[in-house]
Amino acid sequence: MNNAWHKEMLAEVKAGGRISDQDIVEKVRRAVLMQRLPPDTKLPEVTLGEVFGVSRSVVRKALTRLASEHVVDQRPNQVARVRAPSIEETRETFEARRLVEGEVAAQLAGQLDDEIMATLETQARLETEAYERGDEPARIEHSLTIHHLLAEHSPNRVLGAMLTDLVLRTSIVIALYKRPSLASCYLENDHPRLLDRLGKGDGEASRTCIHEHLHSLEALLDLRPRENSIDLMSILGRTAEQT
Amino acid sequence: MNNAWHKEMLAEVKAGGRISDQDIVEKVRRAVLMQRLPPDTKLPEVTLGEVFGVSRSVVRKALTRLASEHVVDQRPNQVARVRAPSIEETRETFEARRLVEGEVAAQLAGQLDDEIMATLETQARLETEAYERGDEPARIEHSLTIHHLLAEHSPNRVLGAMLTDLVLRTSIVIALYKRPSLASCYLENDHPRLLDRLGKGDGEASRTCIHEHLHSLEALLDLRPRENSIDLMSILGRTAEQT
DNA sequence: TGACGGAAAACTGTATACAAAGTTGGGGGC
DNA sequence: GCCCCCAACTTTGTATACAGTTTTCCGTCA
Repeated sequence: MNNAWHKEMLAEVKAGGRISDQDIVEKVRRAVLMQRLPPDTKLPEVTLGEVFGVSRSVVRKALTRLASEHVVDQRPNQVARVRAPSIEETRETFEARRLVEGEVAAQLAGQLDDEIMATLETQARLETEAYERGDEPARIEHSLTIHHLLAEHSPNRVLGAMLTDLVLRTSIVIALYKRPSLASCYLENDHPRLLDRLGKGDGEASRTCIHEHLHSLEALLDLRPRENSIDLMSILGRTAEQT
Repeated sequence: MNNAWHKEMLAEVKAGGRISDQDIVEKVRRAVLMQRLPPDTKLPEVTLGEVFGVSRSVVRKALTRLASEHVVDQRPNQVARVRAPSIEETRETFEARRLVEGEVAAQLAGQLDDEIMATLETQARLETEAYERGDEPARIEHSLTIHHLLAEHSPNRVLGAMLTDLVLRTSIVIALYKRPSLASCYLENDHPRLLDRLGKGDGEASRTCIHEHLHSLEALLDLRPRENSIDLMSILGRTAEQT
């Protein structure tokens, strides 16, 4: 699994009280998001049970939920693993999110009350500050909060729930495919500009803004096809021929 | 639960072989879709277990999955019930489906190979025939097949999966809110027209066609606010004051 | 008669035991 | 030296027991 995370969780559980399946879902999801649990990490039921101090029953329920959230891969008779979405799926997830979040933003434009707008602006400011002091985890946290707030306040709850799922999934693939040379996926001004257009009540401008934001984000990733296990196979095959 | 369905399932299980959690998911989902299990029907774990000849462990997993599909409502310490989406949620589901299926159709236009187009046209013809002979279950079956085929062949698998979910959810609410006076929610020509536009490769016309189709469908429902338990509460409250 | 209270029944939550399937590593054959 | 096969080990699948919660129903009291 991941030994550091392992220990950290153990300590946290000892300190806190009882743990429910939903707690496990949230802790694992967060660990995946924060790259504490990299893709393909095995998540055996007994191990997780020991970490959280519960039996397999609870862990199993949590894993089933995580699988339906696309965070974990659960195959019959095999250990659950942290899911590693393909490059193909990454592109498709971004496209789906552009469609859904664009629509949500368009509907939300001019409909957000002052209190929520203020919260959004605070988060945008905190994101910038976190970026400037190089605190990437905090930056991600604030960036996610902005998008989650949009999803949460969508007048259409069905679309809102879909957006929440898509935000999670894009976050995972960003962590996975971020160009290693980049310290951060921060896009200066994108969030403030979006908030400005939302505040002015311009639905179509807000939609466009979301589209551009997500295209820019996607462009920060390295989505070139790469040597995967299949390619490795063929290479090994050729080496064998050369011998 | 539902006694007729109950017995039918018992017979089916005795005839067939082993039953997995996924089988239960499919059978319950289908029963809900076909209105064999009306909204709010209680689904106790032991009863389902007896019906399908498995223990609660398997049933619990199935119920968790059904809950994540929005077919069933699972609250802590309470029996699972067939979900009854509100009128509000019904409208939102239709809106979400228009957005997603419109996009899928636009992407699919001109991209479907002859074999799939032929299958789609067969289903459309079978739907009409089923309608003409008054076989509503068969009509629904063929109609659903058309939309599921679109979802399945969407070049964007993420959008496709979202569409599959939305088709299921709209089917459930159609069953729930269909005007009782209507024998069927059949819309003559809608499906053939869509297939024609898909075949011609006109993406935007296909999207429009989907939008119109779903608006027409929604219009066949009775989504007027009704006396529900909350209204009943307030009435009882006022009666109490009057006394 | 109707409302309240409490015991019994029904049901879910969790842990655990056993069965079945998958994984791994070592020894023998080529 | 390499591959294959088999046995031990690991891990998941399913059933079941018991604890805790909710619901139901009946008897009592105003």
